[in-house]
Amino acid sequence: MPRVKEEEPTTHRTMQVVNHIRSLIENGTLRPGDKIPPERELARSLKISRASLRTGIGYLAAMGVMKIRHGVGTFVADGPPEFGKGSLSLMSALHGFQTWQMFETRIILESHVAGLAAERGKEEHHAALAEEVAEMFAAIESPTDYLIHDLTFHRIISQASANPILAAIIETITSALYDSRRKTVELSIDLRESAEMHRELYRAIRSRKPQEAHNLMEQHLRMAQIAQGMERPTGRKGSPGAAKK
Amino acid sequence: MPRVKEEEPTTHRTMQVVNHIRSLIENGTLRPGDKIPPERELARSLKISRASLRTGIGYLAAMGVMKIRHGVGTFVADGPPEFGKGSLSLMSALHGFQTWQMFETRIILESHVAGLAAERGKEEHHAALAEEVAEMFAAIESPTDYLIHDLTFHRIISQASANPILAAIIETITSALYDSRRKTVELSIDLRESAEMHRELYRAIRSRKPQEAHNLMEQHLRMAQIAQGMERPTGRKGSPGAAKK
DNA sequence: GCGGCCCTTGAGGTCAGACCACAAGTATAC
DNA sequence: GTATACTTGTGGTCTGACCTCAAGGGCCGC
Repeated sequence: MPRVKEEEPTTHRTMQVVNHIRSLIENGTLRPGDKIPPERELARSLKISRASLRTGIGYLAAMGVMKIRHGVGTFVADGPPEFGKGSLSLMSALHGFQTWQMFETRIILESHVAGLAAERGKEEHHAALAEEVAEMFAAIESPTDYLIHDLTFHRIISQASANPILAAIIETITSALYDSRRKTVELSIDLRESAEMHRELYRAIRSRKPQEAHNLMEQHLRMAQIAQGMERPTGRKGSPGAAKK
Repeated sequence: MPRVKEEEPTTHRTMQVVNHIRSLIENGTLRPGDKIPPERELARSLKISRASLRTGIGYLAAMGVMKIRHGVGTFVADGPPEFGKGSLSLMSALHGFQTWQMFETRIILESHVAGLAAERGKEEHHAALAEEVAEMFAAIESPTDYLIHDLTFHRIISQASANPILAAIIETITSALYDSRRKTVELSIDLRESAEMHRELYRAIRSRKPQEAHNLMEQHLRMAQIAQGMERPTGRKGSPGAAKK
């Protein structure tokens, strides 16, 4: 070995790319929604082949950190934070996740988030929630439109909780749940009742009643779960205990 | 458009690979820990280039579904389910996640999980927990060893909750938290007190007292959080806490 | 006989450069 | 004035050669 190896390969190229992007994000050079340089260019500046660069980019894309658009460019993810899109459904297949488990997780998280939203929500959130509730009532005849506002409503609550991590997890689970739901029937439940429920929830949050918001959300989601026939296959039948609360 | 396009590009090659693996997992051909065929071979059998295959594999690896070992082979992930290793820390940088938010999330999840474990835990879990508690007391003089059993203890509780999704999320957050923790001081808290706490928690779980287990876990984690000075920087004025620290 | 060094083999990792596919903007034809 | 066609910029894929790492097996020296 003739040559001194003053280079430090910083582990594999893939990680080299990941760390590069990471540092750019950490020092604020790259912000959500930004476009990164073209692959050929970036590869040259990092002194690695385009193939390796692409591996790294793909890695980041899989984690939901970057968003690639063919023919347009590669961007830093912007929308609501979320863990890799398909990751949860993949893991479901791999580790045998059940739908009721997703619901259970969602209920736990969203209930708490509702409580936090009641504690920390700001005026802007209250206003946004009020608006969505109004839209829901207006779209009571159109399940499709209704669904959109329903999702937005829940998303706003997540934001109001001031904990983006919880929001990201909920977002991930919700989208996974949504995937399996849309294949089945169009939610045929009573939208009017649902809208009323959301309104109550909104009031609890605006009135800063954490416990009430928590309970309402839990009740709301539990009903949604039942409506979709995704209750946990409890050993005992009726399980009055859990329902009553 | 001259030619008939009887091929259905099944979207991009990357997804083609992902879906292929996915179906292999879903129909049970591939199970955790299994080794997949060598890249060259698999690429040939899927009729795609090795480069594309690698992109797909990398994607799966990023989500924590596959584990690649240079010079050995590529395997289906086995250990405890977890979302992409670095994903959370990456998202932290990207969306400005705070450590207190991770703690908050962890507290919510683990408290509930403890409750569920008290409801659903089986004999085997009780036995395993008892063993870890014993090991903790034995390792009270060795922070390093203690930490290992501490982690295992919590992991067993996750398993006992019978909800692998919750377990996976907790695993992800815990490892992210661990990363930032090990850089700082060796946890210098009173291990004896900590061990006592774990023992109480164990007892609550074995006695099937969900509420008590929930409260103990919450209390335990809140103390851990304070011990590491990671409380939430309360917005209220009084608290010069943030500055003092 | 037995342990250690080296080579072979199998697998993933990287590279180079050509070419394909897609999206947008711009110029041209009607 | 609008619609089509060309140009350009950017990601997507292919080929095939070469590098690196990990393990196993065989040869050499003790």
